[in-house]
Amino acid sequence: MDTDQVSGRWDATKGACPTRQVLGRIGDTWTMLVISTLESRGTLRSGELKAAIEGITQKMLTQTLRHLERDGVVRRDVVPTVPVTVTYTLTPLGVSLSAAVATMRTWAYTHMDEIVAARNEFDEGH
Amino acid sequence: MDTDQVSGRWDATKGACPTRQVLGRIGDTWTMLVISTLESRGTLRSGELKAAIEGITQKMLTQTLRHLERDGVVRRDVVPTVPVTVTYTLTPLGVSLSAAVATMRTWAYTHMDEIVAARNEFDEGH
DNA sequence: CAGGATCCCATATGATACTG
DNA sequence: CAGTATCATATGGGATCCTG
Repeated sequence: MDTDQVSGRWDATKGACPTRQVLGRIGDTWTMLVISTLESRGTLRSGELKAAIEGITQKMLTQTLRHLERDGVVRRDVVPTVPVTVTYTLTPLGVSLSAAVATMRTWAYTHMDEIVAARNEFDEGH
Repeated sequence: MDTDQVSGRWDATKGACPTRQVLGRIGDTWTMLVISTLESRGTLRSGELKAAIEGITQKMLTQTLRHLERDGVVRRDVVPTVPVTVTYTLTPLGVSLSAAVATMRTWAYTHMDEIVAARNEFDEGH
């Protein structure tokens, strides 16, 4: 089995199927939110992103942005003002990804009612 | 802020925006894999699912299936044979979701190369 | 202001053994 | 075979303080 030798935990970003690596990243709690925010509001500064994404902490925001930057989904620009200004922008790759994410969001909106209904029914019977 | 009072941890399945609830569920490590498997192979028994999804444990499979069943994405059928036979099938809601998931998978396949290239470049410079 | 460094806990998840 | 219960552990993520 493809488990991490040290932790014994299965790493969703590994595995033979390359798709999993990407899906694992997308599955991160904040990734979709950051991408969606940058998609709808364009280039943003770190502070603006933090304010726009309810509940995200500085740590998680930075971490998520680093991942996305590494994957070539987000571009980080530093303007040497005082204090320094840092902005984040979706790359072309990021834009194409945001389209896929939008599909998921749309699906979610469209079917929320059905899901809520199903949950209520399920919770009743059990 | 919308944090869990006890754990202090932010719950991605809560929050005002209903979309997050769904995205949070989709973001689970195994959810997409289970949905994709059921989509491509049709109705399956528990054991078949476990064999098809490399790396999943009995526990995680059951847990994921329960979530999906609750959300009305998967239907669980029990045939009272001895020993009991349990099968899982995507509901119409699940089928529509699998389409959205397929979009993500397609995107992942299409852009894997770019992502890998971006990672290599990023890792070099830093 | 951007973000790095710490400390710390709850939870996610693996492993294993058990029940009907 | 399907599923549950239990134990152990690493990781995710919050809260804070610190620096250029």
